[in-house]
Amino acid sequence: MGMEAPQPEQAAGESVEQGAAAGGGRLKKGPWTSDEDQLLVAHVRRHGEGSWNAVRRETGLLRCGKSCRLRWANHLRPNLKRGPFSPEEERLILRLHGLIGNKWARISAHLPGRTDNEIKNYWNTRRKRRNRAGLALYPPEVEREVALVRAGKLRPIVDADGNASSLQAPLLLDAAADQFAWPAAPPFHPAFNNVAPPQPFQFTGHNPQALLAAQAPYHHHDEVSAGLDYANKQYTAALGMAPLVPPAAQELPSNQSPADAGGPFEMLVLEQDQRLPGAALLRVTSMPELVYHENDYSATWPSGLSGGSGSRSEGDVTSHYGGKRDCLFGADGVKPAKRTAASLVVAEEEVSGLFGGEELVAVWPDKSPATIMKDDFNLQMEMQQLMSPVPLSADEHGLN
DNA sequence: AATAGACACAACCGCGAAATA
DNA sequence: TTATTTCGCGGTTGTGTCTAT
Repeated sequence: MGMEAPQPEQAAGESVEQGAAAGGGRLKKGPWTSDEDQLLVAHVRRHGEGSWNAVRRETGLLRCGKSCRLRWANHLRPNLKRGPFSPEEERLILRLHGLIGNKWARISAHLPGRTDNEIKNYWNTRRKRRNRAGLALYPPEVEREVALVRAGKLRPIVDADGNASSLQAPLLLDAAADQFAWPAAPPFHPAFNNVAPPQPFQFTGHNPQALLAAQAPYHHHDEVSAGLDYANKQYTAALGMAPLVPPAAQELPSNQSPADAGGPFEMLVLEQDQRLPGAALLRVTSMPELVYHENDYSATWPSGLSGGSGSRSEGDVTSHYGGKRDCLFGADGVKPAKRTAASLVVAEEEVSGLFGGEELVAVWPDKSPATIMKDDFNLQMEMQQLMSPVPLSADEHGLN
């Protein structure tokens, strides 16, 4: 915390200069004192927000209107949320910034209690850090989302209603909208280009899990991916709903490990009641270790996990630590630590470690459990990302 | 222990849009 | 309609703290 302590009268860094406004008084600059804050708060209580230039006239506060407005907006107004951004907030910032750029006020409108200045500072710090580390600014799923929006495949609804929406509300993509159309061959994933919709396929129910069950058996990882994807497409198209919506992410300070309380990737873990009736789609006992690489990300798997081609050698685990990492979303979930370039590597590895040492198993009817491949994981992530804006009702969550 | 660099945060500045006289 | 004022946004800078060397 840099300048939080209220200073006595003429604190270091303060200055007084001739005011240009009417009255000709000397205007103070620099950090605000607690006395000044009290004057400003009292004024706003009496007159409400606005008329910032009147503050000086009516209170004698030697601050220009601009400075008063800023002080109120960023520090004094009620309901300001303090502390580091939660992983959900960070994720939201990335998504919003990916779509609308440096529109801090608009972005902050979607994060209750957060100021544009706060978000701007967060982004600039992140940008510098990642530039220095040679990392991309966005995680791949955000890049993909943005690409889909720009390609007209998804409809952004940012600011569509002009109101700040909560983290739980639909934010960027309106999957239920008429404009929502799944691309026949979504970009960035070769699996979509090669796999025809499974046949025969009949959409008869309103339960996405039943749809998914209808796609089984698909045990090759690409086929699994395609099956999952196709089922979700059908479900979305037919019902305008989103299957397999993740459980609500638990908000926690960004300096806490998502592994502790559920972080950005926690959404990929299917709850017990989300499993396929009679045929579990995924039995996720834990998360794979996840590391992004440029335009790709790979998962490494605990040694000894059966599943043929899904198994990964220990070399994967070791090599990715030394390799170039890109779009490591979670890295910013370990925020407030102040790190040098050297410790940044440690920070990135913290995130990799969040998912380590656990297993991910796909279970299909009449099939032996098998590890899910990274592409499946990839697709699951993409699907969840694309579906996540549409929350399920409680009934829909029941799935049975 | 001293120092440099990174970081977080607060605040200022310039500009343009909106509101008002 | 025009000039002036007010307001808000985004960019930038300044400063204290922390960490690694």
